[in-house]
Amino acid sequence: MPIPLYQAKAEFFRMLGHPVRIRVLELLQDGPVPVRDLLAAIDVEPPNLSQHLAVLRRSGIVMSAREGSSVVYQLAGGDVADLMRAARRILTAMLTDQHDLLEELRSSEVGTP
Amino acid sequence: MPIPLYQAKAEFFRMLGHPVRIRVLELLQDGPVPVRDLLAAIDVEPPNLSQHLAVLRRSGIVMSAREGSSVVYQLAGGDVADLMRAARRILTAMLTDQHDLLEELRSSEVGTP
DNA sequence: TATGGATTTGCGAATATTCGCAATTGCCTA
DNA sequence: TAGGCAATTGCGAATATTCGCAAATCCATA
Repeated sequence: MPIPLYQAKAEFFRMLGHPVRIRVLELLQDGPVPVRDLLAAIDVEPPNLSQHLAVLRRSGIVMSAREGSSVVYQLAGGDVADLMRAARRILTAMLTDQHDLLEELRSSEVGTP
Repeated sequence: MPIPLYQAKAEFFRMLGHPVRIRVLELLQDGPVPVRDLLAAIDVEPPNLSQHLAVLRRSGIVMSAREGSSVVYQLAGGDVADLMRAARRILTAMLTDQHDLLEELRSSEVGTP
């Protein structure tokens, strides 16, 4: 009785659905990064980052390893960059489609109807 | 003052983070589908499906059009199939990495520690 | 214009996420 | 071994999602 695939997919995407977690994955893209550096880059309190890292760890998309007094995170496998590219393509297409609406919204901002 | 990209990405992934919405997107992959058929395929109450469709609509990933007495949904643009493929690749890699742990879990199920 | 099927909307309850603060753990070094 | 920095964990409050039910809309057609 395996978990339905669409449910696994949904959990996977939900795991990605937070700005801090996105930034972490992007930062890990070029190789392992210590927590200290993530903290310096992301503007989030240590406990909060730690919780987001735990979410990523539990999902299996990242691994952590102790190195001396600090902890280093890295992507666990799979090509996250590919996923981000695909997402970027769709986002771009969506924003393009909405471009006209966006213009309209922007121009109506002045008058406050 | 545009919305930070990582926030847009996070919202995008969160929008994908529900089994019903995943199934809808998969069903729309081969072309427009009327709500009636989505309802027949997904095992969800009409109001609930409608709310999920509204989420997809608001995000801009799908479009709806009235056709006589029924409503037809379709992908708004971008290559959703690509995204799903990328997600599948990563999921597969993740599950492979976790395979050993999975085995361990399964074998420990009997004893109930 | 009245009836009916298809879809959506409004809203309240149940559930899940997120975040900050305090406390804890792990490791290095004086 | 005591003290300190790094990272994690526990927990409660604030917030956001999800879902079912009742009510409203929109069309077609009698």
